[in-house]
Amino acid sequence: MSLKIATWNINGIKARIERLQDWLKQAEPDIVCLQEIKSVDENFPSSLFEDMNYNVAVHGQKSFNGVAILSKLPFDEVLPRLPGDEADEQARYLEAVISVPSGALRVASIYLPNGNPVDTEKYPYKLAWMDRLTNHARDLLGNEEIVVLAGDYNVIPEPGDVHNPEAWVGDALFRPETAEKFRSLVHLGLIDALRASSGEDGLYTFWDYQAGAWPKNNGIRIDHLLLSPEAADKLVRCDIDKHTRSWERPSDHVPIWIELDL
DNA sequence: ATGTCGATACTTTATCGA
Repeated sequence: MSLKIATWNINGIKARIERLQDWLKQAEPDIVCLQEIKSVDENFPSSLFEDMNYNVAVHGQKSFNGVAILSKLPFDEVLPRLPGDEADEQARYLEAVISVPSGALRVASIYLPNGNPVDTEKYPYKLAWMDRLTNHARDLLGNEEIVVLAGDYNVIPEPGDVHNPEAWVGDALFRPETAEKFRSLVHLGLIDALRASSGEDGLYTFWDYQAGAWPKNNGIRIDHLLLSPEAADKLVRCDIDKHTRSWERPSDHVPIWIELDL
């Protein structure tokens, strides 16, 4: 069984309903992790996606953040919130377990904190959130399952993942401490799906709305699918749906997806 | 040189977050 699993920060479900539906029809993903839905659960248009034969799991929040998962296959389990801080109210993590022929597939939709400006409480919150994610990933890897941690990590892993590195020096997405924590996560034994399929530089998933970033290809790679070894063994392909950035009223992010042979 | 977008509220413009 071949499964296509995608992640896309849509920057507001209300503003992106039509774009998302168009892309679903065109790309036909089996599982989609969405970030920045910027909607409470009750206002998420689940029925539109149910009509397209998706099961829908939502962990929303008013105005900001919010994550969701759409899946053609039913959910065995749905787990909102990243463990490690009961006081954290921000809707940035949703995990689902789905039965596949080779066993259980665990998929997470991640919206890692941006962390800017770095001289505010936002940056330590980001770093602490990354520590929590690393701790949780360590637990998951111990179960030797097929795990896909997909989402907007707000992390530029390497200088080759940014068009103009000088412009990002000091930014929360590119600070050495940020890259170091991302490496600690990956070094638990996760595989960056895009890097497993291409060593090419200049593959981006985000272009800012400002200053003509898209026509200048002034992009960054911050949306990632990190795979457990059991998932990486099944990896067939990883690609970026860059064309969606040139659509009318686009998200500033584009979908990135993998195909797994399960 | 500048350049944007989406959601919200004591709304028709300002503010915040990205």
